Amino acid sequence: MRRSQFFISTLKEAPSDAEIVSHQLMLRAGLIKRLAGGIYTWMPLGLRVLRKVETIIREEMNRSGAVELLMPAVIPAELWQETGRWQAYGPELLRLKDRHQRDFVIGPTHEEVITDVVRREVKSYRQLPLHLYQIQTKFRDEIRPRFGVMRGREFVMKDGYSFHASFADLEREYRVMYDTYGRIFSRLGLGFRAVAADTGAIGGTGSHEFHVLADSGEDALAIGTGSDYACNVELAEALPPTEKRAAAAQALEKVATPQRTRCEDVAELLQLPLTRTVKAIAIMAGGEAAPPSFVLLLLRGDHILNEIKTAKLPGLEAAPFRFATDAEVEEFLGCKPGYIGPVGADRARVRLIADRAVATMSDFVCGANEEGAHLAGVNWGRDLPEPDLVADIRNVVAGDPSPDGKGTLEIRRGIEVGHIFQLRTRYSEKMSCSFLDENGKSRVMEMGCYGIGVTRIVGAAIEQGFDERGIVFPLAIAPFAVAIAPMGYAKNATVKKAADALYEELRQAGIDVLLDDTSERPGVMFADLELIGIPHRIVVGERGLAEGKVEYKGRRDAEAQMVAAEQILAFLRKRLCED
RNA sequence: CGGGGCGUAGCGCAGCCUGGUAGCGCAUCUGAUUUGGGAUCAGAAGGUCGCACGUUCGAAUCGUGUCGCCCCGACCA
Repeated sequence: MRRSQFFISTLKEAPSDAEIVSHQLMLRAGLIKRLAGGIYTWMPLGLRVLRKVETIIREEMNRSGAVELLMPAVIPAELWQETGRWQAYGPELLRLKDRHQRDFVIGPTHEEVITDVVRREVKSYRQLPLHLYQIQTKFRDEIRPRFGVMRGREFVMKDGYSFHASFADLEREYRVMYDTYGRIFSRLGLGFRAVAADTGAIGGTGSHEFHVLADSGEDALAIGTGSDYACNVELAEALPPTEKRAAAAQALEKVATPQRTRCEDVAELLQLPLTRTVKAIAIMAGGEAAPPSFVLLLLRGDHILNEIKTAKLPGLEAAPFRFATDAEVEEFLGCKPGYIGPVGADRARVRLIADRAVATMSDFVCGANEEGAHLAGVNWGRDLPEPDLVADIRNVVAGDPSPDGKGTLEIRRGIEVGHIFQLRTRYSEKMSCSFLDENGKSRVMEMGCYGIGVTRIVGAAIEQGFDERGIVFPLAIAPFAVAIAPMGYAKNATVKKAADALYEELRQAGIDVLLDDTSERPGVMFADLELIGIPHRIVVGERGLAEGKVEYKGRRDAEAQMVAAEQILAFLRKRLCED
């Protein structure tokens, strides 16, 4: 591609509303342009990157035996009503009416459509298994779109759905996809981890997320140092402490703590480590239907509540809980928030759930249920009855023992770029997607689904590859593999001839090359080529040509090197293979 | 959904407090000189100051409303 015939528009300064580096660089490099919140145009340069990502995904999906199709983005509401998701999905689902006032949705995901396709087309076990996928634009009306293409409302997704005659066959395909995803992200040149996303009934194999590791990631991951254990912090188990509860050594004592409502403040006042304090979080369980019950959750002062694990506890799993209002706290504990605690609570009305760590604490500090006061030297059994339930309700922290018993955990941040999931019969049952087995008996199909955030991958790749000059793309997804930067293209006939000849030579060799024939000043040219992240650069100048040489510089190299002009193709081929 | 902030040229910003002909840098266009790391000089084009209503002789500036965008919070006991 000749730059004069292409379209590249770069910026020196990033728009001020771009927060993270990938968003800033994508705007500066002119990969995307914002049209509305979370909605972007992919400019020609960005589209080249996106297409390369798609191509790798497509090649590996096809290689795994999946078959591509393309479903509509606009879906009749009936299908969504059939599975109940018309009601359940909430405001993220963009709904619209056609001219006949019929309801439609813009598809945020396509389980309903694919299941409808398959139930009409597939009747026999002989047609199974079947794995269909598409690469398509989705729309989710996110509460808060941000970070450019990382959390856009409109985005491109690869979504695949597999159909099976048995659970065992679903498990087989799931493993195939697990490996396929690993190959895809490796080929894309990304540093990633597959993490368990569900430890539920299916025994820990039911769902995996694929995360690109980056400090700006929105998800916290618990990663084992002594094994390949990896789990989303949302689900990672905090093991019970190994040490037993120590015997009470201190007397119960009320201490004045005016204006000290947070554990940090109380610990500071009493000159105690935060780990000796207990915080109480008041929630209302049972949802809005029945009269909700009051529950006090107890956590060590330095720990953080894990709402996902908490919501699965006995008595809380039926309906979503919510945090209690100030008035409810006063009603049940007779005290303002900030000084509440478990001691003296009316246990007929207040259910106590203690984190495993709290259950083994002794001589701890907690709110006194009296404004401006806390209790110190508190001990289970002596000062208050044992908790109604001891459970794992906190987020794991770095240094916690790994749940698999090997080593400890570290916390890394990740960007979720892929998710594989065993749907089982969740959709096939509701939509009567069935087949006749070998015995002529009708059975419901087992389903799996497999997603990759195609547009998000571009942002994630930049989060992993950038420096002070701009983007450092992996070769596999760079908009161009090689750039030729002639010095004085318009003025110097020798340079022009050499640059044109080299351009043709590389093109003939099948190398994806950009010739910067704009005659910009060298500094401008170099700055642009570095900003947009082209991995390899060749400078053709009069000085080098006089010695029969051109200059080569890799995007990550500190120094350029001179290469004989007649050897540059072989030299580049070698470089391109190394990447 | 709650809190905060911001809307002035393609991008980054000043002007607003104290109302009086809309500015700066980058980018763009013309010409000249430059040409191996974001050139220099001279000239030019580009904005109904988000939108609406109000106050006023007069509004980018003051008031009310509205729309959009961004950030933070939703872990608070």
